[in-house]
Amino acid sequence: MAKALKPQQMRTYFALTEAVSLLQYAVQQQLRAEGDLSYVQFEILAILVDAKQPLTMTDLADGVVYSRSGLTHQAGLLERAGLITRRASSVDQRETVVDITPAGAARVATVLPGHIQVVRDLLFDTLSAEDVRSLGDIMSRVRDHMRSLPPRSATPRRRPRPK
Amino acid sequence: MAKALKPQQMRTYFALTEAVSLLQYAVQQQLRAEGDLSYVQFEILAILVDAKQPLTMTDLADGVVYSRSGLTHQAGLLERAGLITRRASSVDQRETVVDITPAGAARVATVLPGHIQVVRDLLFDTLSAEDVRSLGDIMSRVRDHMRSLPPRSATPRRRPRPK
DNA sequence: TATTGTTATACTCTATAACTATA
DNA sequence: TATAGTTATAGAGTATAACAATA
Repeated sequence: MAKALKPQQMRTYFALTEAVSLLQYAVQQQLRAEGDLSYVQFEILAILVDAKQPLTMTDLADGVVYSRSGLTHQAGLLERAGLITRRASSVDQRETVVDITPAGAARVATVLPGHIQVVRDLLFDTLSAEDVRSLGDIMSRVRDHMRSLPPRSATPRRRPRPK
Repeated sequence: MAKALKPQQMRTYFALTEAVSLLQYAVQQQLRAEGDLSYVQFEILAILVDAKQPLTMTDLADGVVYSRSGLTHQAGLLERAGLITRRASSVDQRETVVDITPAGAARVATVLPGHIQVVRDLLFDTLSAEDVRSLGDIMSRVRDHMRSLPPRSATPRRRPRPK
């Protein structure tokens, strides 16, 4: 159980987290400025557009790391803004079926070009095709590894509290 | 001005953002569970430990992407918790000099092993030395590029509003 | 006047727990 | 009993604007 990361690992960890933080910050600014959307709200809309069909709240929660109540809250905001609709499922009355409205799809279409522009300017402008492939390979592997580990809810990291 | 990203770019962008989100989430859980610290609070303490000397609020704000008032708020929390001290600078009375306390250093020491463990388990476990080097090179380049672009505060992304 | 930092305030995000309704 | 989702509530984070003090 080594106590430190190797210098190369430190360098990589810091570069990764700082670069992604800056990217996230820029993307959030753009989404708010051009579409009055938080990133989570954009994600919800984008998932619905991508699915090309209505989804249940549970489906959506799987795509966004989120508590159910948080998702309910965001869905409420989006519904009030006229960007999605919610209705009870006809097959299982417990489920809520969420669909995107034309206004919701239009909102995504409004912000998407700017979103892409930010990602291109900040992330891809300095990367070669080989870099893109390599980065994609590495991060896909990391993502799959992380997904395979804990069921996301349990934080089994037990400890008697430091004091 | 192309309107879409290439499939390879999409794949890379999604893998990058999702993997880092999962990593950030896990790190935040660990810091809260083992040290009752938010990530920003941990960053502030870690910067002070690393600096090995007191820093001004402005110095700290440069290390953390943050509004001054947000930093003041967090510094107030850390001060109340006895993890840092604040006093007026003797050379320039406008400046506030922030120093870490023994308790603050101890708190960092408490959470650091778990932090490192999370990063190792989630990020580095699946990466070869070559992957680490490659990822570090790429993200360092991206980070430097992003830093060189906007002065961080101005969001010069002007537009006549979509509607 | 410009700079450093704080205060007051308000809003958003997020989660926990209790709850309803359906299966 | 278990599952899907909502509601109520509360706490944490963040930012803007006004402010005070110093340079």
